[in-house]
This record gives sequence, C-alpha cells and structure tokens, in this order.
Amino acid sequence: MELAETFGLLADPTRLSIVIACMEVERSAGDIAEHVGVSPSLTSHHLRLLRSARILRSERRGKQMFYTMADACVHSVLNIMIDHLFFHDHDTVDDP
Amino acid sequence: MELAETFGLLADPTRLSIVIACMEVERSAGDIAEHVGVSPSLTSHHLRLLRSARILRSERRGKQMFYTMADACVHSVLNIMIDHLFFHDHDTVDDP
DNA sequence: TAAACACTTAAACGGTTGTTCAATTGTTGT
DNA sequence: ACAACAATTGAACAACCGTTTAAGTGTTTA
Repeated sequence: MELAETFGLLADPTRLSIVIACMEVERSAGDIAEHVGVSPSLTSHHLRLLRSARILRSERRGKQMFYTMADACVHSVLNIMIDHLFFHDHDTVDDP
Repeated sequence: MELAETFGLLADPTRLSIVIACMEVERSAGDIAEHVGVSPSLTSHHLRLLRSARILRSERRGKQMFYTMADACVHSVLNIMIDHLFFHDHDTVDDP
C-alpha cells in the first residue's frame, strides 16, 4: 500500500523535521543537518528515502545539494496537521 | 513529536485499512476484522492504538463495539491523500 | 594534481513493532 | 447460573528500522 508508505516516511521525528525544514525554504543538505541537529550522515540517509519517494527534490549547485518539497499534496497535508496542533485542543489525557 | 506519532499510526497497511473502513460508516469490531480480512485479535490490538490516539472513537451497543472516526483533521488528510492517488500520476519509476 | 569541502554509501548493532496464539473479560439469552 | 457470542488482553517471536561509525564519491580551489 503506497499510502501507508508515504505516512511511514513522515512517521519518524527526525525525518519529519527534515521535511518540515524544506517546506517553505530551499536548503542544502548541510543546512538541514545543522537545522535539525543531526549528523550529515544520518541526514543523507533520510534524504535518500524522501528523494526516492518523491517527497523531496534535489538539485546540485556547486559542492552543495539543495532540497525542496516535491509533493504539493504532502505539503498541504502537513499544513493541515500543523495548523490543527496549534489552534485546536492542547490537552493530554489517557484513556483506561 | 506528536505529529510523527499520528503519521506512525497511519503508516501500517492493516491499521490504515481499519481507519479507512471507519471513515464514512460506523462499524463494529467484528465487521472491521472481516472487512479488512484480519483476525479479531489483531484488529483489536490496532483499535486500541487508534482509540488512545483519539483517531477512532468507540461506543458499546449490546455485545458489539462500534467505531467511528473521531478526528476531523485525520479524516480530511486521508481524503486529500486518497484523492491525490486516484486523480494524479499513476506512474511507477525508481531513481538511481 | 593534491588537498579541502560537501555529501553519500555500506555494514553492523539495538530497539521497536506487527503478528500470532492462548487465555480472559464483558454482555446477552436460555 | 450457564452457555454462547463479541471483543480484549498478554506473552512471545520474527522482521523491520533508525542510528552510528568508517570509508567512499564528487566538486571546487590552491
């Protein structure tokens, strides 16, 4: 199921942070690593997955590799979700 | 990160099928199990996760337990994604 | 062409997670 | 109260996945 795989790529905290970091601004791999606070190696691993799933698009410019959002659908889905977390209920309850 | 956890719950094929099965219609746990094609036990395991994340809401009626979508946000996100898969590119390519 | 920089790749480890099977709880009917 | 039905729970196991470390590309500058 392709839909589940897409959600799976957004299910990891660091990978999700990487995607969100590329939502509005174009960023180099190094910038992303620094911004998210993880090693360049780990960043690259995640970038490869996001690239081959066509969630992010890459473009080389000099020594650097720049990444942007490639999927408008994922972009709007993230906006909806982030919106929801900010403006709606901020409660923490657990059910029996 | 709460957002990643929500995506994580939608990242498993059978669990995603369960959520989609409850999108428009209210269904009993047994119905869900049959509709998705998995054991009642496995269904219940997944339902517990979806319930405690407030993605699904449960209501007992007689011996049965009925489930419905509880999160309008997830509901619309799923609609966007499913829409996207149906009407946009249906190509299968892999990058080097 | 050699050094320096930016990024990628490969292998390996540890923890998480989906699934199954068996036993248990809760509810209705006789 | 007991049997039958519906759903849940717990333990155990295999498979997957994120992370680290070290070595490897590719590109620019001296």
